[in-house]
Amino acid sequence: MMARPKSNDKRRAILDAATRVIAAQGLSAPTATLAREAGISNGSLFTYFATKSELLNQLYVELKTEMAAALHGFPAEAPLREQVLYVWTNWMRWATTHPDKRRALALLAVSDDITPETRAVANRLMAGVTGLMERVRAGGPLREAPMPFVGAMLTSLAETTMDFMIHDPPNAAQHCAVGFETAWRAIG
Amino acid sequence: MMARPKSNDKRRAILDAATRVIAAQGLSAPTATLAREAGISNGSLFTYFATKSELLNQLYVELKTEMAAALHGFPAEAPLREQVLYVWTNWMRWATTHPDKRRALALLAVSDDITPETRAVANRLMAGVTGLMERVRAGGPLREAPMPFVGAMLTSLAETTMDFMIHDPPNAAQHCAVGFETAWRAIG
Amino acid sequence: MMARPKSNDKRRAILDAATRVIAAQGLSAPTATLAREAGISNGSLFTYFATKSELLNQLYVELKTEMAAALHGFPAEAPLREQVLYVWTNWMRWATTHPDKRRALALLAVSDDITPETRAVANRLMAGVTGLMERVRAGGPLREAPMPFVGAMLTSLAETTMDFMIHDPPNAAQHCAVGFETAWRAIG
Amino acid sequence: MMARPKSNDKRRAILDAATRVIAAQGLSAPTATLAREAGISNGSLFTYFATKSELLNQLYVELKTEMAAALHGFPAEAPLREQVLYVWTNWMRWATTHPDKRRALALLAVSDDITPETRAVANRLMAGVTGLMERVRAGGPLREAPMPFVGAMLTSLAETTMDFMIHDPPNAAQHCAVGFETAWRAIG
DNA sequence: AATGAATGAGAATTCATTCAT
DNA sequence: CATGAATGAATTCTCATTCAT
Repeated sequence: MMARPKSNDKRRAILDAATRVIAAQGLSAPTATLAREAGISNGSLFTYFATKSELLNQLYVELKTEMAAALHGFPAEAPLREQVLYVWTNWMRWATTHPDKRRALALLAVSDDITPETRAVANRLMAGVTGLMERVRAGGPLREAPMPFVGAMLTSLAETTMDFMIHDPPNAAQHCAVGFETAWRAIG
Repeated sequence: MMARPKSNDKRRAILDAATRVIAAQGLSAPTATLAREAGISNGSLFTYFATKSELLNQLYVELKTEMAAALHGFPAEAPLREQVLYVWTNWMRWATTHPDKRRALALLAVSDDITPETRAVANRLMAGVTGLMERVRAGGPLREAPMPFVGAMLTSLAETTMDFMIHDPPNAAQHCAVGFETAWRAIG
Repeated sequence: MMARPKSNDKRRAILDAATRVIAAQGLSAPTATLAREAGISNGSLFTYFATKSELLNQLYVELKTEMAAALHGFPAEAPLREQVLYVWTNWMRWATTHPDKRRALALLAVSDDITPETRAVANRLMAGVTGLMERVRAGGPLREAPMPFVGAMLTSLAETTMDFMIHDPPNAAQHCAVGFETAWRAIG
Repeated sequence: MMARPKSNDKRRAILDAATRVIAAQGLSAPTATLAREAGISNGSLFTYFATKSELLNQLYVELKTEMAAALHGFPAEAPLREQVLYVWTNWMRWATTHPDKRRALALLAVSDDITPETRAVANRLMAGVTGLMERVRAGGPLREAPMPFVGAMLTSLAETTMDFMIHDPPNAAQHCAVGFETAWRAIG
């Protein structure tokens, strides 16, 4: 009758468990482990996600959604640099506050299991930020470059900065600031 | 008394096959597939590499060695910018000329199978370039930042640029140039 | 909520199959053969026994338990010789009635897969008989010898007698009786 | 041209290595290990023994031959008890002096690889002792029992005694003596 | 729906034996 | 003959997915 089974709680539990387990063990973690960690039976997992691959795709979207949410709400009136700084800071905060989610997301991003459709959906989630980036690009040195290129360059600098913040917490604030300045020089 | 000496050709064949297969199917490609692709039997693979993990570690070093070789030979007298441009260009050329190697290397770089020892060895291969980067950093805006951070930022921009070059060959030259300018602004 | 409960029948089927197959082919019999013989799939065997080694250990305990059960119930009031004769006779009867179990048990007893813990458990099963042996020893020529030595000597005579009974059924009763007299002379 | 290849030294080296390795690792020790331990190449092993099974069979005969040699030379004039004691003592000495050989022999004795033909050959080696045993039997309580039965009973007591001597060296002499008295009571 | 046992197609290795050198 | 690489069948164990309860 219903495509979506009843308990959304369980769906969440599975996705949360998957985030934790994948962060710790990688994408090859057995579905049985995910189920156990979620407190359900291994069979039940497949009433919520038809295949492991589908679970991964949905998790990718969920995590990206959450991450995107953390970036939005930037002050549209402020100078561009302020806006980007706001996004950058929130991004870094989200990543360092949720290192498991960050790691799972990074693993998923390079997985062959993630379909092009899923990637398209995920990208759309960043639309708001993409709009901001668009404005940044238009007024900066990369105004001739294609938008995806600019976005990817920024993202790669952000990811790298996150890694340093996560692995070197004492200097996290420092890394965050330097990372931003670097990124701003690159594309701002 | 040498019987059939352990053929270097065969070792190469395995590593080459692994590069291809891993680029296409990922690190979880069965050893049997690697063997078949290398034109040897199942069991023979293990006379050349005791475990799959060892094969991956050696492949990582091989690929990194090759990549590093492609970057070196930059003109030590020229202005720093020239030197970096030289490295950048060669790097991009190597990556776009050998997309399989590039992809395999990228997958290996994030694999849990690669040991810290192997990573240390691989890093030492880049010593020459690291020296150049050191000089760049010292004279640029990142002079206060730790060297690994600067290296990682540059690398991430390079990787991103490569991806665009590989997936959009018509504009490869363009991407290459824009990527370099962006990187130079960021850290030069 | 019990789904398919882990069937005790199936566990038994595996152990029985293992007994038969091991008696016929030795301890190196493939797990796949045990599974086939038990009428289950390859993989199912491992839901009942995590490893082949664990299966062997449990089988050892099962067989020893059964054997020990066959020995007990000797008449505590009767003269020692009567009691021992009772044990001896039951022992021989069990062995000749279940030659597969006997052979499997003999193979397991000398296997490196059987852990010290398992051996300890198995020995405890013979406690009642050991008590009897203790009384026999105390009143006989071996009263100065350590108990394990006496037990081992008796066991070895019993094992030998069994072999003859099994391989020469027509004279089994004869072997049984002569074996007992010999053993009683040795330690009674 | 020649059934037997040249170097008897190598044959010996292989058999000696096999004794050591099998004592330590069991009969499933790889032929490659035996070869390495013997200081030859794995391929060479098969010019001396066509199959692993043949190697095991020959080793069994060799060890049994050596053991039999250690038992012989008993004083034919002395009283039977003296003669048996002589045999028993030499047997124990050989076993405790060469625990590897003893263990390898014990493992081989229960192996399925040993053919009936080999067993027949091995038994013939004990002919001298068997003759002595025959005389013992004829004058003792087992005069009605078949000779193989008597021999097996004695052997089992001897094996058990050896085990205790080997695993409890401080009391080896004690075990040896008690074992003999027990055996003599049983069959003398 | 939920459960967890059942399934069976792999996966990485191992190893006796063969064969090119 | 010696060598040791080559072979490929065999082995234990894993895991996504299905299905009986």
